[in-house]
Amino acid sequence: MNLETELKIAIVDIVEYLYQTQITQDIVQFQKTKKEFEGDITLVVFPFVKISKRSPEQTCQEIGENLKDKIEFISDFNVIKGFLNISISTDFWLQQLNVISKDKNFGEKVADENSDLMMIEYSSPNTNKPLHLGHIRNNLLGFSIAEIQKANGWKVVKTNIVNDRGIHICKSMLAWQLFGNGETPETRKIKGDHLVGEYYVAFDKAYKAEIKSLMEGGMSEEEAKKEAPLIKQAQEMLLKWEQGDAEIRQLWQTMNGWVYKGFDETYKELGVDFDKIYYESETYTEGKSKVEEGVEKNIFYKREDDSVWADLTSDGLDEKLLLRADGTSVYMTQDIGTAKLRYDEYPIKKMVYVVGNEQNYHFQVLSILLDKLGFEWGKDLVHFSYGMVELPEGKMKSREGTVVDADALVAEMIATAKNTSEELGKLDGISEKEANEIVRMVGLGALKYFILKVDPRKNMTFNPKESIDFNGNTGPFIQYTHARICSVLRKADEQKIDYSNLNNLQFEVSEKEKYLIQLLTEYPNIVQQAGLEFSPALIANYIYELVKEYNQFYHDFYILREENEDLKTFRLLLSETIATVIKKGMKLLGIGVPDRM
RNA sequence: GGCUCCGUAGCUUAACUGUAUAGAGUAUCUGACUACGGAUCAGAAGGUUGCAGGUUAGAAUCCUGCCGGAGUCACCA
Repeated sequence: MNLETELKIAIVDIVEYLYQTQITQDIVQFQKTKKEFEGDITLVVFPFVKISKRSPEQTCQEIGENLKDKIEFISDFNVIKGFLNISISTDFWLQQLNVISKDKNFGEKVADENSDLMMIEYSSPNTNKPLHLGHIRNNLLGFSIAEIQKANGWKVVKTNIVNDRGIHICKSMLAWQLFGNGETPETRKIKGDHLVGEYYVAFDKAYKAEIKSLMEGGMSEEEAKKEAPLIKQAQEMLLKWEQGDAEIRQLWQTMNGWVYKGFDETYKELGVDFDKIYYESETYTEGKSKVEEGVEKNIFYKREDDSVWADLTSDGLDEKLLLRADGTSVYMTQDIGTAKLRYDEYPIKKMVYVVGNEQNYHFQVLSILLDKLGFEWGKDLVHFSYGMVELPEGKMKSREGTVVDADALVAEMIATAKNTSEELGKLDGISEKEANEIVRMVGLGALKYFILKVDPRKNMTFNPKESIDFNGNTGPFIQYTHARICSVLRKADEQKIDYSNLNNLQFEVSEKEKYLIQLLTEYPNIVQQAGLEFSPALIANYIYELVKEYNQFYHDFYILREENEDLKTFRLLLSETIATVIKKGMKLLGIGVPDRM
């Protein structure tokens, strides 16, 4: 039983005894005692004032006295206004530290056969251009959420739905046919996704030129966009693709193959992976049949031109297109199909879509449609929505070339980490191979931590120049602290100091150290809370707090020079446990922590 | 225009289901290196939490109305 639960039960008893009123545990509220006050945990007594019919101070005093009598590990208490600050005995904290240090699964639940399954969809790229900064946020969030859910005892299936078909890839294909001269990633010596991306841009450029000349010929912009020969050709190509035209299919497979190879490299760099990949080309027909089924059941309706619509006005939304007049499917149709396939394949208890907040409306609609179609899980799907990543100059726009390419960014982060390390001479005497690994961890750690520490819902500003900061609330600062602890522990091992157990208690534990242990005991709560909230930011900020506190402590004491052997042992054990929790927490963020750096 | 989300020190941001003097980092200024790893630490300064009301013993947090920003309301995905 943890500290709070034990206190809660006792407090309910005391309040009921003192004031002869039945109460529930919900109104017993704790918070961590603020640093400027003495104590470890604070009870907010305002909720009891009405019951006690006494002043807040008096109520505090009465509860405090009874609590101290009743519970052994309470060493003292003090009252400030309506806050009862409770001090917990040193013995209690030492016991906690002993328990934590021995629990290999501390803070983590392990899934077994009976655990429920959660499917998390993330990444979901189009195959017409390389991944950019926005995808990085998506991938990091998706991966981290999956890790956090695993630590909360879920069976997790990470999935990726690749938008490998549609007008967008036809545009790239067409441009390659027209201007490509048979180029391949090998002949150009660039990644396949970048090559295909170039053709997508080339199409856009040529298309724009056509529109311009049509408009000069007197056509309206709207009309010109529809009538431009290039877009007509692309649409024709899509139709041919859907009809299974052999030549088009062949080209499509080749070019998508290039892209997948490129994506795989990027995913590997970022350290994210998937358990199951779906391709829209394989799932979109499934959606069609489901929509037609809906028409038969009169859930959807057909217009004169044969297009299929859902009327959601009764839900306060608009009418939504599901099948075009030519029978081709749209985004929504595909998501319906994919959902069906997934639930046929896995016993999904919870479905999570990690998708940007520009699609909030889409998922609101999807949820309603799935519900109408009779999928019982439709209503409960979770859209993990996150904000856009902006640059200091403003929004990223592919046309203006202000998109930050994922591969280039990762490379830049690693290069900067390397430069900094070399300047400081940190990696002297380490093999080149190990040095490269460390530099990778640091560069990626900086990027990942920077993105994950921000509340996902918020739009964030990413400054490529300032992002690589090795001070303050950053990944490298945390990694550095971990490396330093490891260094101390290595030295302790060299001196053959055994710090695995705390036996005699012939020393004084400082307030700071008690606070550190208290922070450690909170780790499981943080993991659980992050699971409920789906927020890696919670974990990130917790680790930073732990690291910051430890650094202050570290600065004040020279552990290995400590003359009191018991105290030395204690501090080593505390350091080791903190290092372990840092490592665990960073793992939930998908960030590696080196033993030296 | 309708709906959704956001607005916190110069900048980047925290505050769990309301609760003590709204925490950090960064930039600025001051101080600490015979250093278990200084990529560190201590201190100063920096806030009308967009504005105005309301609910409450108590509001950055909940409600209402404004202001500002973003997104969406596509036969794009």
